[in-house]
Amino acid sequence: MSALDGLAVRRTTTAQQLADGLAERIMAGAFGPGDRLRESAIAAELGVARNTIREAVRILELTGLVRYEVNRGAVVIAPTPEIVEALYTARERLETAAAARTPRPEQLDAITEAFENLCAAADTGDLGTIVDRDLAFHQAIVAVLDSTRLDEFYAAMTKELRFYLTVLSKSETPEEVVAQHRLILDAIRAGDRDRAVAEIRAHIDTSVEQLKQLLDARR
Amino acid sequence: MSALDGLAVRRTTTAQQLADGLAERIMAGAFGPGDRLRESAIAAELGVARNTIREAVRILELTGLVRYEVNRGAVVIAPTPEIVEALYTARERLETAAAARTPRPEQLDAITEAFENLCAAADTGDLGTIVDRDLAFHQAIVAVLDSTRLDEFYAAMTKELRFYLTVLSKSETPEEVVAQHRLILDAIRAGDRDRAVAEIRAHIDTSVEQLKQLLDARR
DNA sequence: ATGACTCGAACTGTAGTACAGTTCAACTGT
DNA sequence: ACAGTTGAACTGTACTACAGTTCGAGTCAT
Repeated sequence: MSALDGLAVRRTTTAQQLADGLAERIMAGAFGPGDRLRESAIAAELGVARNTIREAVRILELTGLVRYEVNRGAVVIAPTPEIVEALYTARERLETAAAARTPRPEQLDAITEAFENLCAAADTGDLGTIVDRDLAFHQAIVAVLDSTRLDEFYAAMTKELRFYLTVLSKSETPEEVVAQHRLILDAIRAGDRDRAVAEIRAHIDTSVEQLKQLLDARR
Repeated sequence: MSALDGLAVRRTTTAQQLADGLAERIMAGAFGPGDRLRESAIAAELGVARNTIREAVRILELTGLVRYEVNRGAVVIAPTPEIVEALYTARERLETAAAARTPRPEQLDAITEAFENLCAAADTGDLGTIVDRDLAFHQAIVAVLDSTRLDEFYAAMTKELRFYLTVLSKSETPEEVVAQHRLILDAIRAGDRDRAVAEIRAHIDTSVEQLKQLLDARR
């Protein structure tokens, strides 16, 4: 910690700030999946020029929360069974690959800590926090792969998934969540990589199944 | 194949076309790593408005060929030892994870075909094509993971790597390339997953080592 | 010469206006 | 009920303008 810590000039552009703000709003549910982001309306409301909004939305596109359709502009992503399945397949591949490795001590600690955080959240019962901690636990597992690029890729998927979970208001009892993750953690801590892989696979299978049911129910 | 195949109206925007064109130019070496993409100059040269160029460049950012720096605009990515290493680490994780699986027959065929294409290119001696076929071979391996999202992620990394290889004009003898890949293919075809993983690891190790030397030599 | 400093040209970031082409829902006529 | 028409809203693109930033060239002191 230096004496100049936290001192930083405004090293960001208006468009970047708008992108951050919009991402927040979308995650908070201000825009639902499939909604269009109307440029003039947003520009007027926020008091910025339309081209600045356009840039902000292009930046948003980087994070994957919206995609562009020709002549329809930016549209908030919407979960379909195919998309959810593809997302979970990629998660499964990365997490099992990670579980097949031997974590370094500090990685094991990080995973354990993530689990404890999850337990604490489960005690409070705050669903949003539980989901966040849940996802953070899995991110800690992927970190065992020791690849920043894969960490980033996984984080981007997590952001997308977080949004889907919010809009689908997926809910399971905190006890279930903790129980499932404890199985994974135990297997990892025991150094039983085959079991860890199997537990992760099972966990992801049940999750994707639940989500698909929720998706069907919506239609 | 329907009777309407290939019939499609211009389902794209000017900005998208510009992004594609710029990507091509960059890959062809019109802009070197670290070069800035000056908006006014490009806009004037191509006869489009500056904001359209800005959009095109934002789209380009999606593919990872350029990144933005505040008040300096778009800058073509430049390989550093850290970046190259991170890239190859991610490749290693994905490819070994794929090699640890049992490929389906058609996947095995695809890999074999990719190898044959590589051999054919090696015979002609065209370095650019060899690199392309080399990368396609590895993409075919990753396809064994059966995850479209990971396929896409890997493809994006490949594009980035292709650019680095071009600007660094990496060269090894075609015989070497074919020999190394034959080892990998043989291990996969033999169903010896441990050996396949080991061969891939070795192949990537030597590649990254060569690249690092090239990078040092540049400085 | 060397290094610190100043200045200005070039460029980015943002605002604002304009308009042709597209989308989509409401309206119309059958 | 249904095909066709119309118009409002919106996107894609162009153009202009200007404040703030960057960076190299020139200047000055050492």
